[in-house]
Order: sequence, then C-alpha cells, then structure tokens
Amino acid sequence: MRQSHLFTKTRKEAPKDEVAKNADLLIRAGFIHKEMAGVYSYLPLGLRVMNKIVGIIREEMNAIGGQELALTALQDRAVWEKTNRWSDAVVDNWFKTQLKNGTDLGLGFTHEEPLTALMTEYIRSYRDLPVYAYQFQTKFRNEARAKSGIMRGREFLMKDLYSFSLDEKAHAAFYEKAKQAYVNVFRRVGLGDTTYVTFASGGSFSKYSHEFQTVTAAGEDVIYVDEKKGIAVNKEVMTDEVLADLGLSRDSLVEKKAVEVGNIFSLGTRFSDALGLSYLDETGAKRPVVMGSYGIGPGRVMGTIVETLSDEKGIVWPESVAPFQVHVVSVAGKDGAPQRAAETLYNRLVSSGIEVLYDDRDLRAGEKFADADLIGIPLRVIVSDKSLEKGGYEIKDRRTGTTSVLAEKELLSRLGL
RNA sequence: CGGGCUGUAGUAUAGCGGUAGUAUACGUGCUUUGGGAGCAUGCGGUCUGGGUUCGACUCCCAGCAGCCCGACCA
Repeated sequence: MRQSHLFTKTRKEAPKDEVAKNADLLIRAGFIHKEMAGVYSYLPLGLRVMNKIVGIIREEMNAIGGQELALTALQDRAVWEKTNRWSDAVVDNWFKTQLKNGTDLGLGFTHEEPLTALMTEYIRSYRDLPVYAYQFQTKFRNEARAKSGIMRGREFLMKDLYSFSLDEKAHAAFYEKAKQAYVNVFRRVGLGDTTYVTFASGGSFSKYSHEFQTVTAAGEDVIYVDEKKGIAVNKEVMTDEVLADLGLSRDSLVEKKAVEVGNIFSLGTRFSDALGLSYLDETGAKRPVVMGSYGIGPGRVMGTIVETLSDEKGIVWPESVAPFQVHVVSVAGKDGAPQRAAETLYNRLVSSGIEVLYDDRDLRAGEKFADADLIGIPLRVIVSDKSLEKGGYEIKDRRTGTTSVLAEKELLSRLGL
C-alpha cells in the first residue's frame, strides 16, 4: 500500500472529547473514526488490525473443533421470553426495535438463546454431540455510559463460542481445552505477559467462571494476582473461603487494575432446559445438553494492546497484529536515488507477499518518521542517501528504537525470503 | 439512570451585548528536504429552536450532542 494513497491521514491534535489513550492514539493515527459516544467505525488501518486479531482467534477456535457460523443480529422476542431475558427489568441494556406491523425485535447483545433454539432443530441424538459453534458478530449493548474508547462501546464485534456437550464430564474436558486456546490467543496477540487467568463469579451452574484479565491502569476491574502461580482472583469473589479453595494466600497476592479481554463460563442446562434442547442417549433416555459459552471482544483486545504497548510517540503493534509487516520510508535525496531504490524494494516485497506500507509521500523526513512512530508498524525500512551510501537499508525497530544497516540480501532473509 | 461540566472553521483553541481571531489542516506559487520547515496568497466557523434586546456567538429557557464522577456491565 502506497501511503500517498492510504485513506486516512494522521493528525497532530488529540481529539478533545477522548480521554482514553486507546481512542486518542487510534483516532490520531487514522485507525478508527468516532461516530457517536461508544460507537466507532474501523478505517482501513484499523480493519487490518482487527482482521489479524480475528484471524488468530479463528485459528485457535478451529484448533479445538470450533465450527464458524453467523447468526443474526435481529432477535425474536419470543425466544428471549423463554429464558426470562427479554424484560428490561432483567436486562437493562437491550436495544429494541419493531417491525412495521408492531412486532418487537431486539438487537442481540449475546447469542445463547437464538443458538440454543437453533440447535433444537439439529440435535436429537447423542450421536449429534458435541457441537462447538462460534461466530464473529456485532453485538449491541445500550450502555448507560460509554467510556474507555473502544474498550467499552455500544456496538462492538465479539467472538462468541458456545459448546454443546453430552454431560458435565465432557463439558469440563472441553472447557479446559477452551481455556488453553484462550491462553494461546492472548499470547499470540502480544498480551501474554500481562494477561492472567482470573477466577470470577460462576453463576448458578459452576463454582467459578474464568476471565482473562490484562493488567492495565485503563482497566475497570480490580484483580488480585499471584504472580508465581500466574493466576488471579477477581475482587468480586475475593473471600477467605475462595482463597482457601484455590490454595492461594492473601500474602502472595498483589492488587492490580485490569481489563477483561475474555471470559469463559459454564452454563449447565439453564438454556437447554428453558429452550428444550435435549437428546436421546444410548438407552433411549432423554437428557439435557450441557452448555458453555466463551467470549472475546477483538475490539477490546485491540484497545488493550494500544493501552499497554504504546509509548509517548504512538502505537507499538506486535508483529502478529500489525496492519502491515514492514513500513518502507523513503527520504528525499540527490537525483531521486532513494525514491527509485525504495520503489524497487517496495515492488520486490509486495510481489513476494509481504504486507508493506510504503511512505512514498513528498514530505520531509521528520514528518514521515513522526507518522511512522504514531502508526506503529514494528519494522521500519528507511531508504535514503545515507543508507544507500552504507550499502543498503536502515532498519529501525519501532519498539526498541534500535537501528542497523542491512544489505538487501540480509533484509530479505530477515523477512523470510 | 443520578450529579457536574461543555458545545466557536476539517481538527485544536481565543474572544466579545455592536462586522469572530489564532494555530493546524486544505488549495496555489516559490524556497526547503534525517525527527512534525519557511515566505506569500487563498478557502473555510459561532449545535438547534424559542425568549430578552435597537442589536445575541455572547444573557435566559428548552432540546440535541459530547465529556467527567458515580451506579450498571447478567
């Protein structure tokens, strides 16, 4: 992608109505656009990052047997009444609307009900189980107060997987696999060192649920971390009884603010009972399906990466989610030699399948560097008279700031070519 | 949802009861080219509706929108 053609430009001024660092940087760097409070559009750069995150999650979900589908955002009132979750007195953040004929509809804030109802048409026998279905879907939640930029919006993408298992034992085995898949996801997106499996309230069907909490001052949750064991407890369930149960000691816990980037929990038979999802076992006996649900908000992950990995100059993307792998920056020089060399390099890399953002704009070097820092692509290749005299390209690591000069061959080999 | 604050150009900000200013961005020309360059010139604005007033961007009321604190986040 030539930066001269890239839709969206950086801006110097911070938006006046954003306090959250994630929204400030993402707007200034041109990744997102704010439509209204708590509602953000994803622009080309932002969508690239979002798609990288989605891709990683998809791989991990497929690896544990997940099958991707796409349910509807429009929801049938009747289905939700069966689980007593239609009433505004029970669920206060519904967005509701109507058909022309007056029929009530809701805009989905989660999908246990419709998917469970759907499964009743396909699950009849123990032979039909288990099923692990997931989707990436826009959820709508009418939050009383939007805040924290893209970390807590009214409309946001969510990966939600629902497991349908034969019994508690089969469910528990899958639950552990899902937990490990989540650990993999957060490691791969660059949040592994700061994300803790956190024990949280389990609801009526299990003792605990597990949250994946990333430590950051921008978080809204308070967790107690046992750094040696690498696990944490949410403040909401922090009691002596729980600590004893988990084998944790108050002395080894450190209080931290954190953001919930993922959450998995067991649902038991709450939804299958309410919606009539059952199967016949080998003996012909009717038994309820045991369910679990597993969520990750890719947008929140993106915001959390910005919150935790950016520096005073801008965003620092991990390689795995960066909008481009390489940022080629040409610096104007004698007779246009650097520009010609940069063009050649750009074409060479693109034809080899490398994702390159090429800053071909006719601007001063300082402005290009400042933009590059703000956008945050991890590997920068500067092509200038200076670098050409030294026999190659100047490589700058966005995270560490270290530079080195590499000959073309070395650069290509570093990129796996 | 309770409390508070704020709406001025694409963006960020001054100011005043009497023709709205600056920076940046954008257009044009020239110079410049390794950390957000300079000169010249041009384009562009008072959230909406009422009220007070000879006159309202300014004061008052309502609406709408945004932000902050709290509650909420199943």
